[in-house]
Amino acid sequence: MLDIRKGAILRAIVREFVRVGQPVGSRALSEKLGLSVSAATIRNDMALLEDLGYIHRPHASAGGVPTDKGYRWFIDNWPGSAWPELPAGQQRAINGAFEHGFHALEEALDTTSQILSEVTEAVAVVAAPPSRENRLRRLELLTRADGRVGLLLIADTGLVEQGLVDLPESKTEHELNELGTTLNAVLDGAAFEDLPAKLAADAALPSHPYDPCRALIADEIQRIVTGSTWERIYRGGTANILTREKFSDLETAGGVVGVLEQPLILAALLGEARGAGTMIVIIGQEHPIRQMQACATVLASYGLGDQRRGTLAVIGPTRMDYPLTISAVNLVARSLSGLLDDLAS
Amino acid sequence: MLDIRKGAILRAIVREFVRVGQPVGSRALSEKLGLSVSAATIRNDMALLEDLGYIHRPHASAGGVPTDKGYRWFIDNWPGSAWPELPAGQQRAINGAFEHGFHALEEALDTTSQILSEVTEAVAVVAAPPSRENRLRRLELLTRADGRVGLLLIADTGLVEQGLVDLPESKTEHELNELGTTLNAVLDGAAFEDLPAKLAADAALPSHPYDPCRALIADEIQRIVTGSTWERIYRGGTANILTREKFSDLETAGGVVGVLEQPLILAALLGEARGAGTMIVIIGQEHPIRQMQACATVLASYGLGDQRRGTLAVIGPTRMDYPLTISAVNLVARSLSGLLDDLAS
DNA sequence: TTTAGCAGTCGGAACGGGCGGGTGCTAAAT
DNA sequence: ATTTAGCACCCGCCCGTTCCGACTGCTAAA
Repeated sequence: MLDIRKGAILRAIVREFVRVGQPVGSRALSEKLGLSVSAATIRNDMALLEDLGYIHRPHASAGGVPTDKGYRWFIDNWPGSAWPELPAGQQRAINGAFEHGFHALEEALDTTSQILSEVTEAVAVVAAPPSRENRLRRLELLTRADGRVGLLLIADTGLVEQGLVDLPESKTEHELNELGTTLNAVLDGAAFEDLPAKLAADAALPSHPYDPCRALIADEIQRIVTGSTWERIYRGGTANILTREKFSDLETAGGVVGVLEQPLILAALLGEARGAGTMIVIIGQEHPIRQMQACATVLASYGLGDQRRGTLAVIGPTRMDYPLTISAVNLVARSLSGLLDDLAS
Repeated sequence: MLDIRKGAILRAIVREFVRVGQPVGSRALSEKLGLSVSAATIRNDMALLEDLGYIHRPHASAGGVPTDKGYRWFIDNWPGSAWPELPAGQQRAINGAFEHGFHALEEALDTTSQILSEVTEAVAVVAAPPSRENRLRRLELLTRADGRVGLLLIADTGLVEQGLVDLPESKTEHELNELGTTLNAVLDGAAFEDLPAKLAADAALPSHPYDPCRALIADEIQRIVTGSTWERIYRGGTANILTREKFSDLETAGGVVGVLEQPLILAALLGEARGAGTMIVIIGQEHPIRQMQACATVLASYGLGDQRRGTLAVIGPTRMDYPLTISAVNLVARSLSGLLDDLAS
């Protein structure tokens, strides 16, 4: 546990370094900042902070820059019980985007990722709730000119999954409609992931003879709901990694962008936030993926109840404005939850 | 018009500079490359090429690097009538991706952009055919728990557009179904952009009294098909801009990524390729957008017939392997057209 | 018209000194 | 015992210099 003054110094170092991006020295600390002690005293404390691993010196006679551990302390020992309110401007920006009113989930998530990236000046990533947890609102069967049948699973959130079935015998539009109606009756309101089981249970009823069409359709539904290759992920502000020049070199920036491009890796990363009810902050070395160890990630989940939660993240340099970012992520997560509620009703 | 030898020299300079990224001097040209003339001769020719603006020297005593005009000549004066075949490896990669078989358009376009970016080691951008040119396969009306009505426009390519209507009077599911059936009868097979007109024409029939529900639905359809804010654009390989280190500094790379992030700008850019039946190559300064003048862009369109064409582009450094890129874009455009044909049948 | 040879030029790496910010230590002050 | 002032020192950064190598432009001969 840190001394009160040492804590104040470490906090000041973090804040100042985040602001200017330069190692901060003892003089600057004693003069410009509110610490009314002399530079020499601060030097002593800084030596200790360095021994404890909270700050690091780029070279022997340089100011201190916070280590990952330093940032970690900064966050874990935030004074007061709550994170500060988001500045009015940013708050307006976010609320404004949500008041606009969305007509589809993907539009909402896309806009969200953009607005979040603008507010935080970092990269924002938003993952939709996993498709398999969506509830079915309607199943549609479409006749096609080539004889195949288009299959649509429409969720209550507005998500639409598509499939294609090659039926052995051609059906009339009327027959298909009828089949659709019965299937809808069986499946209505079920979670996507439960659809195969429900279909199987229904097919096993003694009153139902084996129907190859339904079996094929069941197969396709199975494929759709297990095909998790396609988690929907929305990104915003990728350019911030480069233009905000907090990232120094092309090498690391490229690594980060590379990871951001791989939906699977990203999905796994975002998945971590689903269980934990609260917000997660991953700083530098704490991150399991090497390329991301130059970054800090702020993760949160949003959504309907305990299941059906999506996640969102802001990825920026370790040298980010943590309070601001955390507050922004918080607000956006709350707003998104509300929106989802509205869309699904 | 360039001398045969001067042409050969310019071509050699382009190829060599693309390969190594360093100004290429007269000695290297005469020794390593197949030109059986002495360095001095080449020097003379290079002086001329410089006067004509085909090459440029970074400083007084340096080798030559192709100017945009040089690349332009390289492409416009390609010997032989056709671009070379794509190397077998890349060809397999592309064909492999398409053999896989896609179940939905967006999956196909996403995969396409990825594979294209891998093959060309650049950024690939694929734009779906404009939504308004899609043909309606089915219109769906969905009841919702909160009384509003979900509206789905399903295109023959599998594209689904969504809307939300707030009807004044609540309808039973049965009534909605009936309304849906009549609307489908009126609108079946029409292009999205023609839907409002068709609805208006139908509503004007003397046999039809004014129906506020249909009017509201018509409004929403109008909104959907004109809301072009949401052209679907798929990107792949953004990281290549950074990692392939052909781009030197963060500044320009950031500019390019920034442009890539703005769907509207990108859509406008891609739109240019729609009219022209053939491929378009935009090199450096030729590009209207300043940030992109560090890049070269290879554009082509694909699709069904004259209308309903999507576009795709590869964006890389001006120092790109043009023959390879052009061939790859060509092949992918052909494959995509075939796929679209298949999906829409 | 092409080639060989040579002087000239320029950029980039390597080197070195001066500058300034910042430390660590010591000794005095509280 | 803790804090402060003073001072010597350290080290990265900037800037000018030099050296080296690569390539050109020119001239004269083939």
